[in-house]
This record gives sequence, C-alpha cells and structure tokens, in this order.
Amino acid sequence: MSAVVDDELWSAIGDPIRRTMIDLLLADGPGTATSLSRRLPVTRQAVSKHLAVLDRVGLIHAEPAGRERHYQVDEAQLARAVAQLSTVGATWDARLRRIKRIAETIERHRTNTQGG
Amino acid sequence: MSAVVDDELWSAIGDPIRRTMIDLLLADGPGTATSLSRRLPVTRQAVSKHLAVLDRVGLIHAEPAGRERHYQVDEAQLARAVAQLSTVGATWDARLRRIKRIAETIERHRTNTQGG
DNA sequence: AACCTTTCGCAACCTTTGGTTGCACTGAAC
DNA sequence: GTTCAGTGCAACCAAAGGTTGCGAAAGGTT
Repeated sequence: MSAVVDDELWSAIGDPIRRTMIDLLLADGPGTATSLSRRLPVTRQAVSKHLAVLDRVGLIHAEPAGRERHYQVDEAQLARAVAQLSTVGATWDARLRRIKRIAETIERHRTNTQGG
Repeated sequence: MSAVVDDELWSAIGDPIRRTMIDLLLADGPGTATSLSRRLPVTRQAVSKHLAVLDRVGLIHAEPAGRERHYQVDEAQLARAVAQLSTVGATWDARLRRIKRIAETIERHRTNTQGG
C-alpha cells in the first residue's frame, strides 16, 4: 500500500528549515552549524538541533575539523529519500487518475442511459 | 531556487498520519472523522484536528451530510502538492548528479596528472 | 413523544518539538 | 597567555500532536 515509507525520513525532510539546510549543503558544499545559521532565520542552536535530527536519520554526517564540525549530505541516503518522495507522489498521482477515469466512465454511462 | 514551495502544504503532507489519511480518502472515497479514526492509531479528536489542518491548506474539503461531515480530497490541490514534491525531488536529484559529475571529473583529472 | 445511539465540536490538559537565551569549554590566532 | 570564533549543554517558552471528558445535535427505536 506504499505506506511502508520511512516516517522518520519524511518528518526529517518535512520541516522547511531542514529542507532549506539540505538545499544549502547541496548548493554550497559542506558547512557548519554557524555557517548555516548565518543564512537561515534561526539561531545557531536551532540549526544545531536540526543538524542532529538530519544526522540521526542519516541524511547528513559530520566530520570534525579542528574546532569545527563540517556537515555534509549523505548522497546515497538523500537519493533514497528522493525515491520515497517520488513513490508517494506517483501513488497519489495514480489514484487521482483512476478516480478521474471512473468519474468520466460514470458520466459517460449516465449521459448514455439518460439520453440527454 | 525552488525554495518557493508552499511550506504549509509541505508540513501538511509531512505528517505521517495526515499522509495516511489522504491515502485512505483516495483509496476508499469520502470519509468522516469517525470512519477515518477507526482505521488509524489515534483518536477521533486527533483525526479531527488533522482534518482541520488539511482543510485549511485546501487539500480536502468537507461536505455536511446530516449529522456527519464527509471529507474528500480536493484533486486539483493534491495534484499541485504532488507537483511540488516532484519539484523538490528533481532539484535534489539534479544537484546530486551535478556533485557526482564534478567528483568524477576531479578524480579523472587526478589520476591523469598523477599518472596512476 | 421519549429514549437511546452515533457523530460531532469544544475545552482542559499532557508531551514532544522547534526555538530562544545564557553559560562554560575548546581550538586557533595574535 | 589572552582573545576570538565555534561548540555543546541546560533552562526555559511556545506551538503542535495527542488524550480525556463533556455537552449538543441528528437519526433511529419503541
């Protein structure tokens, strides 16, 4: 039933801040909590918590570098997430099309039997 | 930058319960808070709150029928949501491919100049 | 009509989550 | 060694998801 998707992964990318963070990490390469917070409307600590969430579900991983922690996207995991996005999208899309087809069939049948 | 997506729409479908509710409404047709709650691991009131959220962002709409309220998916809005899903997915996918390509280019260059 | 059942909406309350401020610690630079 | 930038931890707040409890309204029964 397709409902077998990773809920944790979904809720991870469901947050707009976290989605933007992934965007930034993809666009600009690895970054730190501080560097990301400078480009986001929240504090470093908030960013830090989001990074922890993304790290926990495996979408990113940290690499200590001196006093900094460089975070970067785990490409394989993100690819998996993208696949799940499109799976759900495709499922809904298919259902919508099926509903539309049924509705049209009924309509056609109605106009046929009722003659107009 | 694609970040111009409807955050409300995202957070609406970001919740696993709400995603399942949409699934159920698509699969079984219109339903009420009570009927949905019977197929979900939460109480009717929780379902009711979720329905309110989905209604507010326009993904579903209610149709009063006697003492019941029949909710059903707004197909156009859901189609829009699906489009946004695939937009974000495509963006990330493109970035991942770009990164991979660059990495491969660097690698190729390295092995060329270093001779192996 | 009176009664019971079902469905709903509202209010109070609890827990988790996203956000903030404040503080102490550490690596790097001067 | 002092100073500065980046982190982590803790306390505290507000919003969101969830629960229980209750009262109101529509529908079916007798």
